[in-house]
This record gives sequence, structure tokens and C-alpha cells, in this order.
Amino acid sequence: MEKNYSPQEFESEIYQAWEESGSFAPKIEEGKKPFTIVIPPPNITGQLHVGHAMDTSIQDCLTRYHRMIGDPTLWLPGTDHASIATEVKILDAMRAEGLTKETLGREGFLERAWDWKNQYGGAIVRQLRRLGGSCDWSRERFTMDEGCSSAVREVFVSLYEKGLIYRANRIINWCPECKTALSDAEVEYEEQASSLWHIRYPGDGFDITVATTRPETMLGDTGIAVHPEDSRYAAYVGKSVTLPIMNRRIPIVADSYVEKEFGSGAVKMTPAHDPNDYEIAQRHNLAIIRVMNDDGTMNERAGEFAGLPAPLARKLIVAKLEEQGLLVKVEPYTHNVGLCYRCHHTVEPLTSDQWFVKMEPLAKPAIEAVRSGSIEFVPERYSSTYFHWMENIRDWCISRQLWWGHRIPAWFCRDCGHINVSRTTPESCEKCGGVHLRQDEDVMDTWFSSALWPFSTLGWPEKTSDLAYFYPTSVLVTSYDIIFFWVARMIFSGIEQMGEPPFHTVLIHGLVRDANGKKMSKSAGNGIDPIEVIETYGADALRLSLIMGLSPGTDTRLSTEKLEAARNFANKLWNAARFVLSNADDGVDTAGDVLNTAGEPGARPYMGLSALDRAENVKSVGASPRLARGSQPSPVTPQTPTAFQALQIHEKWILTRLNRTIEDVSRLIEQYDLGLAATTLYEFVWNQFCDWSIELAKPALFGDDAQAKRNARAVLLYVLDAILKMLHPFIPFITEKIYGMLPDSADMLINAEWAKPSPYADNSAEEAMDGIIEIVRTVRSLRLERKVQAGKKTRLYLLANEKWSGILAESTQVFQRLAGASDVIVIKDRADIPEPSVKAVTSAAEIILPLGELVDFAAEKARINKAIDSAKGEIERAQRKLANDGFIAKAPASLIEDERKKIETQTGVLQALEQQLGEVESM
RNA sequence: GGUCUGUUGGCUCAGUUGGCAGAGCACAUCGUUCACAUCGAUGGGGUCACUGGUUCAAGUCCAGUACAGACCACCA
Repeated sequence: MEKNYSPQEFESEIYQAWEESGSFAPKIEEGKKPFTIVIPPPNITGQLHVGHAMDTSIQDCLTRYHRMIGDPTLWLPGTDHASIATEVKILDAMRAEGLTKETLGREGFLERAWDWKNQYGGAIVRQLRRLGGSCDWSRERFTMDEGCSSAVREVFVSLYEKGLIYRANRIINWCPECKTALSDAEVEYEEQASSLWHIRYPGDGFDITVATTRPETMLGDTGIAVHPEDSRYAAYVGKSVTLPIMNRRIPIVADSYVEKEFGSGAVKMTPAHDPNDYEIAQRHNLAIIRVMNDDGTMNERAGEFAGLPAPLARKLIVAKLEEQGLLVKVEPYTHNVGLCYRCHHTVEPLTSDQWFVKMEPLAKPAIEAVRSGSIEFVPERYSSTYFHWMENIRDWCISRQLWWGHRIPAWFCRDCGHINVSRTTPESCEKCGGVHLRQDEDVMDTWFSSALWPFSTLGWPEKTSDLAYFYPTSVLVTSYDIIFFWVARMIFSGIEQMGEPPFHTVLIHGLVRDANGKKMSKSAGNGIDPIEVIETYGADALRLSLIMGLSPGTDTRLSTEKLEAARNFANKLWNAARFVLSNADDGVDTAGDVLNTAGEPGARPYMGLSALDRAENVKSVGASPRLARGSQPSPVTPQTPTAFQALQIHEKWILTRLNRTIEDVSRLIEQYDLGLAATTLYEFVWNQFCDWSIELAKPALFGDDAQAKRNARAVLLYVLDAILKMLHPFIPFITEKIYGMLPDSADMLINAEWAKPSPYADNSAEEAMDGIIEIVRTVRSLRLERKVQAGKKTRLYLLANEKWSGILAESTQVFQRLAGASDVIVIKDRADIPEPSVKAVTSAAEIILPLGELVDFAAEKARINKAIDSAKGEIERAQRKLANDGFIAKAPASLIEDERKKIETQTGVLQALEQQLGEVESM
């Protein structure tokens, strides 16, 4: 085994082995509840960014865990056609060649787009593999593949038939750059500095001044609105004014939407270019006059300004108003401007013929599903975000004036104007029988197909066995920024089409930010390329650094420090394994014996602790029971843990701690708290297994006692085995690599059974180890403080009571190994303390280091006094608590007992310290 | 304007049903003996933003204040 951890050398071959073994595909077992995740399909235009890495790490972690606990597990991958994003990208490429959509035509364009998809669309999927994603690639889907497309068509038609999809001329968000309609969710708002122009509209014998941020839209004004209770204007309601420049008479109406306090209290109405004005216009039957073209220029209804770009028209209009003395004033003003979420150009609200989904009937059950708990958000607070959006939702504009996407299955009849909506291309008009049909040019919002993803990918509308078995899926993992775009729409679509919600849990994570907390983006140049990170630190390090310390739903930062910490942990694990393995297989005697103990035939030998008992038997029989692979192991009877009883304290201790770690980690993963689960494992592996178990195993491993050696190996291998299993969901590559090097590896770790607590635990071993660790630490500290040469061994006297002296005598090797002790002398009588010496007190024993000339009496005194103060403080605090009647009456008994115990031990410590102080002073 | 989140050692963050404040990084001192210098040992460092309340007990629960951030929203 190489000395240093170099992930570059094995990650890709491990992945290949997984993939070739078919381990990613679920083993379907009827009657067993599957665990299913559908991937949030990345855009085919996309390059993998750290957000995907986060998403993938979490999903893969859950997937691997569930696979290991025995659930039939499916993680279904795929990609999204990303209508606008892809079309823009392709148009850019075409522009470079001097081509346009018009010159290429629809067919030519689509051909090009598919070529592009086939060429580049797989890139991101390959990158997911680099991360270790254990997706079932045999079920990979694409939102525009045949099945998904027929799902889209089916949903469109059935919603249309139910009256939940309709076509109408209404005000929508229009991006003049992308030249398409957008849904409300696709508009982002940004504060921009602008001006507020106050314009006077003359009436008969009166004037009304209105304020606007978009003077050019006045050309389309069709009214003035005032508040019904505004006395300033009450007399004018019902009358009219003359629209400047256009010289059109427009009525004054009263509507409570108007704020009396804002501006002049009168609002110009431009229903064709403002959503609010549009609604008011509906209420008052105002005319709707559109003055802008789709490309953002003024149209023929704009009179002399026709053909001009809006910004230029604005300038000219303002100038003209000023000339006519109608411009009252201009003041600086900051307001929210809507921007296209793809190209960030200003969105123009305008009226247009579009297709809409009627939201209210769909939203209702979708809200109920979350309210009733059928769907749970983790963390829970995101459900309120969801409710707020769903409860205020407006109809969803789903048509897009693009070519790349699912074409709307509607055909207009030239003869009678009827709209034929159909699953298949109609031959003739269903109403008049005419044959001159023209299909709607538009495609659907990308998110329309994404909304069907949890069932379209499983085969719907066909009744496939996958659909029956895997729907509803289990957990949906995504970041909070697409709850509206995607999660909400999947929920109502799943309920509407399938009759039940598409998943029971929505696990929300945050955004990945850079080391300074800034959002990563290409334009800011602070994006971290996950592939580069993988090449430098390894995929495992990337995954672990993203998950460790992560709290559900909150943003996280990625930095080189974190990556290094994760990489270092992997290196630590690597070397720990290297040590264990190099000592597991060095001779005739055994590793196989102890290892090869247990479980089911054919399964990877799971080294149950009963192994130790077997090892004992083996020894007495004197034969090696190493089993041929697949042969039947003898039944194991764990009822007689004599071998366990014979283990050293630290061995019992680590096994007991391991049990607790297994329980904690399993529970945390079930609760989706992967960050804490990873941290728990990190701590266990480094601070307990490596720092203590491995160090303490050395005397036995390098010693002469064959049974002790055998035991040490068995315990280390057993714990390592469990560690690898528990770490596998987090860092799959290195754990798989090491697992493959364990003696008798029969199968890959990816297929192994999750770690289970052993029946053996010994809480008294924990207490004993706590005492031992405290002594070791105190001795180390004393030696450093007294500047004892690092390599120099000194005698160690331990003055202990009956209970501890036995434990400590058993552990002399521990102190020799870790506390620089040449000899360990456990004494029971103060008279046996040598002088002069450096002394300290722990709860388990008094420590005496006969350091001769190194003893500094002043320093001794100071340290002992400090310890006395601290012991006194502890006692006092505990006494105060026990003196409190409320505490005695209401606190749990165990807590009260703890306080009593504390007083007891601390009193002992205090007495010993005072004794030591007296001894120092008398010298 | 509404909703939500955060404020804990120099930095980045944990802290799971209230029960004596933790980690990683950084810092200081020591250390090349056979897993690991991508390492080991030891140590310094926090009135848990502020104010009040509930409780025997509050970083943890409640109310308010300040600051920071996110999302939503139709004041032209």
C-alpha cells in the first residue's frame, strides 16, 4: 500500500468497477419499500459547478446509505433540455457563423440543436461520474426524449380538456432580448436608480398631474385612475383629459388600488404595458393599446415615434413634453426593475396571445399535501416559503416563443379559427372538418417538462413496472432557489396526474459560496471548478468538505482550507488502514482466523465479535479455519462472550464507542443531518480510533503474546471494517479502495451491509478509559511543563484506591507507550511516594513523577494551588446546586446523582492535592 | 411593505428534545522511535449581539432592540 493517499490513482478505476458490476441498478424486491431519488436534471448546456457537486454529494450519500441498509435503491439520472439557455447558446454559435434562425429555418435549427445536444450534452453526465454519483445510468433520461415528450403532450392535452390550460391575450412578461414570454417566476427584480417624471394631462378647466417611471408608455395610456375617496379628484371622476402628444381623450376612473399619498394621487393607466394597470383596466373597461413591438421598439400605434427603440423614444417624448410645458418636474427615483433571469435584460410587460395554466385548482391540493404532512420540507421553515408562493400564485404562462423545446400540441384551423388540441397530429379540424391546419409555433416553458420529471422518467404515461414500483419517490434534494421553479410545480403535477405527491420529503440545501461568503459566479470569477478540485484533492475530499459541518437549508462556504482538511482526513484514514492491514497479515498465525468469522455464506465476512470467541476455539484446536469463499461458516454463538471479557480495557472501550457511533451516525443520516453525521465519524476515526486504539494496540501487536496479538488484530480490523462502511456514503472511493484490500474481500463495499452495533458493550470500560486517558494527558502535560526530554523515559508512580489500582495495573503498557513511563508502579500508600517528585492529581489516581533535580518547588506549589482552586470551585458549585430546593425537587435524579458524585470525587482530589501541597511545603 | 434566517474563541462554523461552552483552521511551545509532518504532544484564547421574561437551571424557550443577509410584494 502506498504511503501517501493519492486519489488520482484509483478513483476512476473504482468508478468503472462499480459501474461494470451493475451495483447502481436497484435490486427490485416486491413487497420491499424502495428508496428512490430522481436527480434534479442539470442543463445540457451546463458545466458542473460546485452547486451540482453539493447536490450530488448529498444525493449519493443518501443513495449509498439506503443501498447498504438493504433498500431497493434507485437514483435516477438525467438532463434537462433547458429551452432558453440552450437556444441562446446555439444562437450565439450561429451568429459567429453569420447564421440566423430565419436563414436556417425551424427544421435546420432543430437539427443543429440536436447535434449540439448529442455532442455536448453528455459532458455534465460524465462529470457526475467523476464525483462518484452512483446513479443507475441504464435508466438515464432526457426531458426531450420520446417518453418525456409524450408525457408532456399527455399532460398538456388532459389539462386542456379539463379546462386547466387555456389560451388568452393577457399581459405577460416579455424579454425583448430573448424575444419570448416569461413566467412570473422567471423575472428577477433589481433596484435601479431612475427618475420619476411628473406630467400634466390637461382636462376641460382642470389639469391632472401624474407620475411615471416610464414616460414612453404614455403613448398607450387609456385612462387616469384616482382613489375613490380622494376629495381632490372626486369632481373629475367620470370626466376625461387629453393625452398629450397623442391628443386622445382618456377617462378618469376611481379605483381603490391607487394610493392617495403617493405622487399626485393620480395614476396614468397603461394597461398594455403594466400588470396593475391591466387589472384596473379590466375593472373599468378601459381600452388596451399596445405601443411596443416584440423587439422593444415602438410600434405603429406610437405615432411619430414608431420604429424607435424605447430608450430613444423616451428621450424624445420627454423633450416634447417639456417643450409643450407639460413636464412638471423630474425627480430622482429608485425602483425595482424586472429582469430576465437568463439574459438579465429589462423585461417589458405587454399584452400578448399566450397559453396559461390555471393555477388555483392545482395549487389547492398541493398546499394541502404539505399542510397535512404528506410532504415534509427539511428544514421545516421552507414550507412557509412554499405556502406563501402557492397561496398567491397567478396563472402560469407556459408558452415560449422559442424553437428548442416541446412544441405546443395545438393546431389552428385556417377555415374556422378553431383551436385543435390533440395528442397526435390531426388530419382535419375537429370542428369544421377543414384540412388547413397550422400548428402553434411556440414551445413550452422548460419547467413544464421538469414538473413531470418524477413520473415521466419512470415511464408515465405508460403503466410501466418501474412506475408502479418506484412512484412516489422518496426524497427530493435541491437548493432553496428552485423551490418555486421546480419543487412546487412537481408537487401539483404529481398530485394532478398520479393522484399522489411525487415524494415525501424535500431536502433543501443552501448555496455554496466562496471563502469570503460571496455567491460563486462566472462573471465574478470566483467560481470553483469541481473538476479541478477533484484533480487536486480527489472527489472524496470535495464531497467531504461540502458535507462536513453542513446544516440543512443554510448556505455553506468552500475554501482551500476546508478541502485540505478533508483531504488530510482521507490521508489519515489511508494511513490508519495501512497500519492495520500491514499488521493483519504478517505471518502464519492469523488474521484470517479472526476475520473470517461470521456472516452469511457468500457475503463478505462480517467480523462479528463472536469472531473472537472463535479465535479462541481455533487456538485450542490448533487448526486454521480460514474458509474458502462461499463455503459455509460454522454457526456463530455470541452468547458466550468470553473472548470479549478477555480483551484489554481500551479494546472494550473502542468497541463500546463504536456501537454508539453506529447508532448516532445511522440516526443522523435518517434525520438528513449529514453534516453532523460526517463530523461524528471524523471525530471517531481521528480522535478515538487513530489517537488511542491504534496507539494502544501497538504493544500487543509488537509483543510476544499470540492471543493478545490476535485480539488486537481482530478488534482493529473489526472497527476499521465498520468505519469503512459508515464512511462509504460520504467518501466512497477511498473506502472502497481500502475495503478491497481487507483480507478476504468477497464483494465490493458498495454492496456491503451497513454497520450494525455488536452485542458487546462495556460501560465500565469507558469509565476506566476515561480515567486512563486523563492520567496519560496529565503526565504528558507535566513532562512538557518540566521540560523532560521527549525521548526520556521516567518511572511513573500511581497512587490509587482499591478500585482503580487494579485497572491501572492492567494498563502499565498504556502508560509506557503513551506517557513516557519506564516503569509503572501502582501504590496504595503515601508512604511509598519517592521524594523529590513532581505530583498531580486526577480523578483516578495521584500521579507521581520522581524527576529528581527537575523538581521546581515553586512551580509545583503554584500548580497545585491552581488545581486546588479549581477543585474547590467545582465542589462549591455542586454544593450550591444541591442546596437549591428547586433543583432537588425538579431536576432529574440522574443529574442530582452526578452532582453528588462530583462532590465525592472532587473532595478526594482536593484532599490529595492538599496532602501534596503539604509535602511540597515541608521540603 | 411582508416573511424568513443569522449574530458563539483571531477566521469559518457545530452545538440533535433547556442540565458546567465544542471542532477545524490560525497562534505558541515541544517532537524526525517502525500508520501518517497531508503527522503527533501540550497550551493560550469566548460575560454565546443587547435588554427583559419563563424556569431549580437559558447559547438553547418567549418578547423586544440593534446589526447583517435572503426571499417575496402591484406605490405609478
